[in-house]
Amino acid sequence: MNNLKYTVPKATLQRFPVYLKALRKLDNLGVQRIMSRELSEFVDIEPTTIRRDFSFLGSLGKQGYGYDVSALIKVFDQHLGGQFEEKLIIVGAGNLGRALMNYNRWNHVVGEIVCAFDIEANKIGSMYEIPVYPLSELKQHIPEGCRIAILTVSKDVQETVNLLVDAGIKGIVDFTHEHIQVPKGVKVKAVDVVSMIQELVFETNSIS
Amino acid sequence: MNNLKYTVPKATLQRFPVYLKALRKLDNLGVQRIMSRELSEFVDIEPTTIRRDFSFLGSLGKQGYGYDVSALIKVFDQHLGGQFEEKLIIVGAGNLGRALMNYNRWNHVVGEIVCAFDIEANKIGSMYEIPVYPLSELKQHIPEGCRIAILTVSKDVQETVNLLVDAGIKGIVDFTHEHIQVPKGVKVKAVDVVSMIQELVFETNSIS
DNA sequence: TGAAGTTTATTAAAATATTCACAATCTTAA
DNA sequence: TTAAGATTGTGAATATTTTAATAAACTTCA
Repeated sequence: MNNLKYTVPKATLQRFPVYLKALRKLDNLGVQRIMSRELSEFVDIEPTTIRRDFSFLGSLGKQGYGYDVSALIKVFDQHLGGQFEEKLIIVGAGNLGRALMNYNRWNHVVGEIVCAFDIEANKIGSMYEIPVYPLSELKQHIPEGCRIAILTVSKDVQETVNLLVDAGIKGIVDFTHEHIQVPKGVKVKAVDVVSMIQELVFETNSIS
Repeated sequence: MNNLKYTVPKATLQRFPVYLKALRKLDNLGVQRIMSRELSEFVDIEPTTIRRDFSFLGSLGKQGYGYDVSALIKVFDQHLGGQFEEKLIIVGAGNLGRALMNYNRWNHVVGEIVCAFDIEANKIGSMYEIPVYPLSELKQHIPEGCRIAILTVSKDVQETVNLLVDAGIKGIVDFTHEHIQVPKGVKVKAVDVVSMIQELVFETNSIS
């Protein structure tokens, strides 16, 4: 696996999860085959863009027929890490961290949340069956092979990031409000509701 | 305001919130002026890209000097809707919805969360000083001029979206796990942790 | 079985986005 | 006040991404 013919464009990479999500929904609805034109209306991406995107993962469709939904899902799962069973950690066991622990769709999608960390002593313990350790014991408790952390702390953000990078984390899903810096080789995906609203406001304004 | 010289490229639009966030941090650190080269290291975007991006909002810098941080922040605030005092609503008062209500950075950044809605009767009431109404009373209680909704429901997702669109919502920050469909003219920003992790996994794999 | 009708995969063209390179213009320090 | 030094803003060049166009190949129904 992971022997992609050529490098996949960044733009395409960002659309893969959108496709996967849509395909899962279609699968649930009982749809067994789909054509790029149909899928296009569903995800609001041009059919030709969809076909090109898919082509980076191989020749997944059949002429005159379309794509087999469940086969597509399998391929995407494979390439998007579905089989990797990523070991994830949550850093910050506040409101948001707890809400995320309570998400029940983690397993068998990308992996599982193994444990969480927090500075504040009164949050240490176990929540929703996920153990919460003191941040000071990060290196002791971080799961073997753990590469991705979900960051929901609200204080000492950059310091915490440094600790994570030090512990070998390669990807951070960043829920903080602050701007964080990481060395080359570490990826950050910022989840900032405020920023998203700003984008929405700006786009809405630009249109009218 | 909002009389931009030309249309701002989509790619640039997505970077604006990144700049604003970084500039706020710099401002807090007491930095009063900054050059594109310095800012570049901070946000990991090429200096020339930064300058071009800024140029869409006007001639904000001075040759041989750089940019005035607080002046920049003002301009961005203006264009990113900081002055609009958006009226926001949260739809879905579950774990995540509550966590978002508890965020304390809303005010004077893009606007305020005026109220929330939920289907389940036992969640109706008031949380963190934000009133929660039954979804059936959406049209009664939706604030005047409200354009943006934050969606955190876990059931009947598409049905809820339809209600929102019907009520005049133009932008949705989507925290659900499902794929949603909206008519042209309505924008969706999906916040999907699972998708983000998938992107991270994929990127990390692509590199090695 | 074969011909008509579809739809993919892909080459080529168009549109977007990024980066280069440098003139214009500001700062700063003597 | 002026000259040296620095950095912006922007045409031009490059790179990337999207879209158009179509040949190849599959399905389906008579």
